[in-house]
Amino acid sequence: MSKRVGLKDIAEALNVSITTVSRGLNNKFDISKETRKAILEKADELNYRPNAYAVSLRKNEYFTIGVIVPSVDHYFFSTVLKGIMNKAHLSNYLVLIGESTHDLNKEKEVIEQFVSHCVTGVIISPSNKSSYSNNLDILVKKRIPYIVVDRPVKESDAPCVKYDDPNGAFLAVEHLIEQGYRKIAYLKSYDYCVISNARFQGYKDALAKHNIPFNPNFVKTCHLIDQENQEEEGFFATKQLMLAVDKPDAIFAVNDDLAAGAYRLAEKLNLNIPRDLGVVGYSNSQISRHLKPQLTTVEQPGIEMGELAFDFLQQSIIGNKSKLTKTFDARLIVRDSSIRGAETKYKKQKDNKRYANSI
Amino acid sequence: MSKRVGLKDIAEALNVSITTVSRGLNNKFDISKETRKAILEKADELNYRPNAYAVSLRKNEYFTIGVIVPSVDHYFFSTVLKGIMNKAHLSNYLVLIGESTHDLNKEKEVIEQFVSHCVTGVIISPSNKSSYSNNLDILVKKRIPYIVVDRPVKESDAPCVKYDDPNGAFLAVEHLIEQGYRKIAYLKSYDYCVISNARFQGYKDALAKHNIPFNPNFVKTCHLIDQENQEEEGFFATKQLMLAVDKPDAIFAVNDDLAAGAYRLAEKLNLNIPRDLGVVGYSNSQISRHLKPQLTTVEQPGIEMGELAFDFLQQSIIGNKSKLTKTFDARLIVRDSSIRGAETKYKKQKDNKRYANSI
DNA sequence: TTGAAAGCGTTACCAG
DNA sequence: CTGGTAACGCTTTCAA
Repeated sequence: MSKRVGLKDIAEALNVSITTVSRGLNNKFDISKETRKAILEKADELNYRPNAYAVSLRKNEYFTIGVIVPSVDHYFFSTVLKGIMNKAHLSNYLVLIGESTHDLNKEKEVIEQFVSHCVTGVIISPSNKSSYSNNLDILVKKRIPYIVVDRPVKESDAPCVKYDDPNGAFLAVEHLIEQGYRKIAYLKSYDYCVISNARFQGYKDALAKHNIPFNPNFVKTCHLIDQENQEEEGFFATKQLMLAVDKPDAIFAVNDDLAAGAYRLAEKLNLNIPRDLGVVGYSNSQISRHLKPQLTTVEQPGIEMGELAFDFLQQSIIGNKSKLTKTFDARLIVRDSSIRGAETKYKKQKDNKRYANSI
Repeated sequence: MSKRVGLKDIAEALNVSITTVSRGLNNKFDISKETRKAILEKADELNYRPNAYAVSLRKNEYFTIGVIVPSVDHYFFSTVLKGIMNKAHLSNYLVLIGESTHDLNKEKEVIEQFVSHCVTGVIISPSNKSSYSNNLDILVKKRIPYIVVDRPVKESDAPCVKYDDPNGAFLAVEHLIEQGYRKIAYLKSYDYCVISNARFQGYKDALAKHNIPFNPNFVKTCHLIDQENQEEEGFFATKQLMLAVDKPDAIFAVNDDLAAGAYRLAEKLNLNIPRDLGVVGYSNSQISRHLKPQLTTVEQPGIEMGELAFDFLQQSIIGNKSKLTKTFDARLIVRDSSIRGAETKYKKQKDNKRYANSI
């Protein structure tokens, strides 16, 4: 294995000092045209690349940021990451990526690794369970700037790029109510899931505003282990709901994949969406446009959120002390899965006695 | 900004030498229980974290790998990245991520940054255009191990985790032929796209095997700029095809998103899939299962490919000289969009004179 | 215009 | 068991 070529190698080849080589490479003024040219040529010939570790160590300047997401192949997070990459590349930052997989210990490990690697800042979309952890304190103690994306953490006033989750849910549920649905079920995630709870709040608020009593039987917990199982979880949760005596007439799911499960169940039971069952998802993921009927869902502008998170981080790095917090306004994307009146378009059966009177 | 705490700070606080502190922290044997304990406690108290830059520089051991993909929010690549993350975390490697966005210059920049950052190895899914570049030579010259994922690069014999793309296309097209389709169109990407060309080859091979003359009018180039525009491109390409005098009776698309565009066009023209138009996509992305009818597609096991790529990289890093190359067997996932006979299930109209006789 | 030397935070070697 | 010293590759300061 050939050793890395360093300043020394160039210096020796040219019979000049290391200092001179460094100067030549860094475009300093106090150097003659010829030596500079010779140095540049030799560096090129030897395929010299500066050792960023040595440079950073010496200059005490580090140009790496760390990004932590629960899962890189999750649609929304991959989108946030994309936004971060866009900006990071422009600013010449390198991006270290870590997955927490919703595991607090792993999240902690990653943070510690990042700290060791002298990241200039961190952008983190905390694990679902993070509100019960102090993982971020590590960064606080080290005075490493960080921006939280998507998930509010405790009552913390950390710089944060959020989405108005409760309101997103509120808009979704109110929309269902306006469409005439009255028995709206909520497909949630684990109890400790901050996101799920925030949306639950919006769900309840919308019911309350319209004087619809909250029915705990209409709330089902889904076990969101990985990307693959979500649809199935949605399927089974909806199944339980629809086989009960008191059935809901609409489903509000904490994400689109769960909603897709509801579609599958509806198909199986010959329920027409949106006539027999209104469905609204969350995230505006790729599949939402491709489901039939197209799924009404809450938009989450991941790329923009990622880009803003990076901007905030940069602000924080350069010492901007103002409150770096932004909450993106919730926006409901109304499509056909929740529009009563759109039903005929997708009707497969003339009628279905069992569910026809569900309003 | 408080300075980073280092060995020196601990040493001073405890009135021992830096050497001793280093020993204590690193679990060396030649140190007394008490000093060790004191050191550990003080380190904890001061919130000490080793500076990985200094450690690496000194030990000349680097524990970072670089990953380069065209786009992090592209379904397949995010999935490859996931596989890499799985393994990297287990091996305690840090992962630097870079996007080429199919831009050779950007790809080169990223590679150079990675080299500067002393990555131990690189996993790269080259840009579409990479077969015309020498970007990988940078790594070769630096003797940095790398693994190419997904896209074969030139005639290069670089370690590689591939997918049998031509055969995937071959299976797809042969399947269509077996289902009775004869006028099969191909929705391709740019001419320089290695992937698109590999699939094109499989397409032509399948036609040849079954003595179906190749019709260049059935080949449409789509401009795949970003995630968003793909469906639209597929829509317009299919539109051109279906408005021509000599219409195809099936579409084989280079990816699922393009295929989704074909669905939209079919819906608009009231074409029944699969009866009037068979459709096969590529990638088995999330949407493929959710399209109606479900889309027949070619599987691409991104996670497994990513995991294997990391394993290969590790082999390469420890100096394993054997040929680290694996081509995943192509597998066609047959669903309803290409099964003649399944059509009634999704039929919306009794008949459609214009296209009914398209077989 | 050039070079010698110090030092970034750490570990390895050798001496005590 | 402990500590001094050199070195990793580079930049910076100071002196020539």
